[in-house]
Amino acid sequence: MSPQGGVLRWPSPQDQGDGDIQRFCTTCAFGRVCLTDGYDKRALEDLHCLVEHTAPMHAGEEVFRHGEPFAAIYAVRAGMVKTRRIDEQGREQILGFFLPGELIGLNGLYTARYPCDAVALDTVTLCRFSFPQLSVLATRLPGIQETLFRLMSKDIVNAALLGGDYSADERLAAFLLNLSDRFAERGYSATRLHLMMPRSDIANYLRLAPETVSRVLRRFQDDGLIEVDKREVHLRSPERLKHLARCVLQQ
Amino acid sequence: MSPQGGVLRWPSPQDQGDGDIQRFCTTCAFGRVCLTDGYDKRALEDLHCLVEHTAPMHAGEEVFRHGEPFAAIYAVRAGMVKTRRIDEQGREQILGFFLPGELIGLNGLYTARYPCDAVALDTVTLCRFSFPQLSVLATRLPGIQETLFRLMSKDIVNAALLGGDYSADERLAAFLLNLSDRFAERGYSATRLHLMMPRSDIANYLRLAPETVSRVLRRFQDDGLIEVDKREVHLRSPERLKHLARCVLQQ
DNA sequence: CGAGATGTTGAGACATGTCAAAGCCAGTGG
DNA sequence: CCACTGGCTTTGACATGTCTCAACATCTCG
Repeated sequence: MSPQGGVLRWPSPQDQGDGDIQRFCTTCAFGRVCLTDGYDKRALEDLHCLVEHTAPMHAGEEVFRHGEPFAAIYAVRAGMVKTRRIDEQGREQILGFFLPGELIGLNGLYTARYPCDAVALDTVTLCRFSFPQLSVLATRLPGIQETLFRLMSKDIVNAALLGGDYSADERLAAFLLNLSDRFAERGYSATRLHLMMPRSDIANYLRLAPETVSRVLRRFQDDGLIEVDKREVHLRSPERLKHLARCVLQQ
Repeated sequence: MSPQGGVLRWPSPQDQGDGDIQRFCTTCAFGRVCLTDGYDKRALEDLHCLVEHTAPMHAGEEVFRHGEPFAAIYAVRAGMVKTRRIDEQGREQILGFFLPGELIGLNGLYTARYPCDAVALDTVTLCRFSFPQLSVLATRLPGIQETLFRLMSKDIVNAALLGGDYSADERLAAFLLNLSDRFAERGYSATRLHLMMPRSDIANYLRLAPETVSRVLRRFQDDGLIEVDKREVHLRSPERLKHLARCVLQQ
């Protein structure tokens, strides 16, 4: 999973050729499609042509909005994105946070409209994949089809996890460990996390009150599990956190 | 959506040719693939050959178990199936109930193992689709690929709904209306529901205590929203139920 | 009829939410 | 540099929805 030189990667018209982009593609959800040999070269080129790099978006800007026709899925290249649903009474419900390499928008397929908003949490750049083109390509390139199937399957499993009925402690421990794993996969520290989002977003995502998140973090700190400074969290005892979260994480 | 004579349907070695099977295929999640013209006839025949009808299973028997290698997805033909996860502490978490025509097992793709058990709630028969064969076929028959994409996308959206933080009233109202819709699609009454599952399963699915389900049903009855007799529920005021559930159902 | 599920009801406990106030920090403008 | 503003976070006191526990009612089926 670590960045390696010399492997195949996604070129694109805007590609500056710097190492940063190369590292991105090796950790992207689609990366393995490109990095695997043995596929039809022409189809692969088609995939590369199909990707559009978007201009940077700033915190608060929307990648897509609830109700818009579903036209494309996006891979985060840099920054962090949250997806949210606003219900009838105007209450926000956060569905997920997405790191570089992760894919958003697949849930729009079912109704052919996006069922949620996607909002940049800081400065964000994206790869845009036109879905009609991508699905045509998927019929020619089995690796893409399989990747899409697997990613959607993963989303189903993830969504079910949050649906379980767990205590505030279990939820928060699982949240921290999940972020830790995902940061680690991307080459960041697994024990020193920077939470980009406000407490209120974490709380909302976990279906808790912001005050509860604050209190649980404090208790975790008092118990020596973590150290919190503003939005920096240091996991002092991942093992004990794992034990707390074992039911949620299912292992 | 109503059963019609004379349309294409899925034949199979075990097919007895009675009207029941014909009705099934028109409401099956995959039905539209077969009922639509214009596809490659050979591929269509392949799809038909790929389906296996399973022998009837009895209440409590397992279609697949958590941890088993993912090999196939199943469409329910008759009866009702529940899927559940057992966590580290042995607590059951019900993920869904599945009616005839609905598909189970797609969530096994991600890890190549089923992440949950599927259990028959009464006498159940199924169509089994070998997934490796199906995905090969999907590259040849775009309709199948699209259907699979859409079904998985639907599962993501559904899973997210239950994840929201809603009151017991909202959850139960949404549950009843959801069942009502799904029964209606299958030609059953939309207002007189037969709940196949015990209260404890409903409660577990909605992340409530069985006692809470019991109490809310009683209150709904006292308020004239429904009439409950054992596992028979008569929706007396679907409108008021919809109003209660509007946030969950997002419309 | 009796035994074991399943379902209902009540009383009390508890986790989490709500409300209100105060602290903290970053940025702005004087 | 300071005071001010506004967002975010923390903390405390209190309210409440849902759970837990226990008893009882009901149904199913041998």
